[in-house]
Amino acid sequence: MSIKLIIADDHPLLLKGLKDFLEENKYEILGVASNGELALQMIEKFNPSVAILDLEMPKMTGIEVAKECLKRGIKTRIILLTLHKEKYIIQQAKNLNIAGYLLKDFATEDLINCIEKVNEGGEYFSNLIFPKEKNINPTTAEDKLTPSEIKILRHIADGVTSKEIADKLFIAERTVEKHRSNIISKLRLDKKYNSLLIWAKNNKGILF
Amino acid sequence: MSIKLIIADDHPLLLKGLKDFLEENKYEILGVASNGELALQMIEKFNPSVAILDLEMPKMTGIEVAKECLKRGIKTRIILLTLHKEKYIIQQAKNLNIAGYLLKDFATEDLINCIEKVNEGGEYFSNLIFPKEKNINPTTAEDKLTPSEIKILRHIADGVTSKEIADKLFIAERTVEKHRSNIISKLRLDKKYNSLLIWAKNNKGILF
DNA sequence: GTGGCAATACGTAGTAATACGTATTTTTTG
DNA sequence: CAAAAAATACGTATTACTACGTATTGCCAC
Repeated sequence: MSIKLIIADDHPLLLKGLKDFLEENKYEILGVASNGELALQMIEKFNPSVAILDLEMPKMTGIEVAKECLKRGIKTRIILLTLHKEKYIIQQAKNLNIAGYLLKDFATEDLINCIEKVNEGGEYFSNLIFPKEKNINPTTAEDKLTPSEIKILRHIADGVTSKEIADKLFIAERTVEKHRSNIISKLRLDKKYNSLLIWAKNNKGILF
Repeated sequence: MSIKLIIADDHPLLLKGLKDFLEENKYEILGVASNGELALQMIEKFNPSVAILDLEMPKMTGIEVAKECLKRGIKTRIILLTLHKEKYIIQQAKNLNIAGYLLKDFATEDLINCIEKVNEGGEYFSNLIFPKEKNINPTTAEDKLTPSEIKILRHIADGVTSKEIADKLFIAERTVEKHRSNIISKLRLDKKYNSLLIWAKNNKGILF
């Protein structure tokens, strides 16, 4: 009996490649979605074992879909595909009951291993993020970003200056700077100008 | 008689999706390469009408392949696929006899139109870069980046400070800053701190 | 109610990036 | 060879970012 899947990605050819590949490997594709909203609808309708979702999609991100599934008590196991090599995501992913995480340049064997593992109820996080030689502990509580910090980060990711953020949020510029400093410490970024901006832009899709 | 193609991309599923899609549309795929070097070998071996190359691939970039084809007098028409929405590329592309340019999130109809146009000897540049309402003139001569400017940009893209760049190149820090200022003017970047760093990082693959 | 954490805001200080210029020297092109 | 372009370097000035701190208030959980 084959594993039943929903797949979602906004890139048509990647979606096609994924669908064809999975079908060739005897998986059953119940639905193919090009945006997050459609993906959620299909997950509800078809109740697949596993959903493979791109992180950044129009209408709803992969994570937003996962969030909504959790909220509605949907049992489908979720695998996220993304460009992000970021340990911080694990914190988010675990909280949202996301079972698998693959970088978008994965090898096809990784994909198969991930689906099989996740379908059995386990978890699978790409080796490209978590090399075996490193400590795989998730981000500790003291590194957890606060709601205000995340809000500031979103603005930073939009290329807004600290002064402008302060004006928007009706707080002091110095407060924004303090938040920035705290965030840099928590994320352990390089002590370079622009580290935070680069991080924020690279991780824009997971700031929620 | 179908158009004969070579396709190259380091992403296996995208490659698969692309290959399947093209074959379904009656194109003949002579070869499928996962890196630039292999792509070049296949172009030489099979002499396709059109080669569809990802810009950023291991071993040789799509542009490096194009360069080498030009050097060897290979007549294959080249289409580049990339993430970059950057007018500056046209300057480079034209110099290298690249006939087509598509953003990686293209619609499939765009791809077909591009192949057909390019195969007839024309050029096709994605509408997503060059909206119809805007002036499509290529970068003017006065906006052309000089060799020194490009060298500086490469370092900037690596996250190196002006002072560090100056040390590496045995020039004054003030000279680096002047170059930066000139580059910002030429590229008409936003007058914001970090515009140049963001641009450099986003366009790292085309700095040559 | 109490303690811990988050949010807010300030102090002092340094520096990297950018602007708008001028000028000289070197290299390239016609 | 002469002119133009590129490379180099400096002047003056501003500001956005970051560090390393202190402190108060507000909010939340127990």
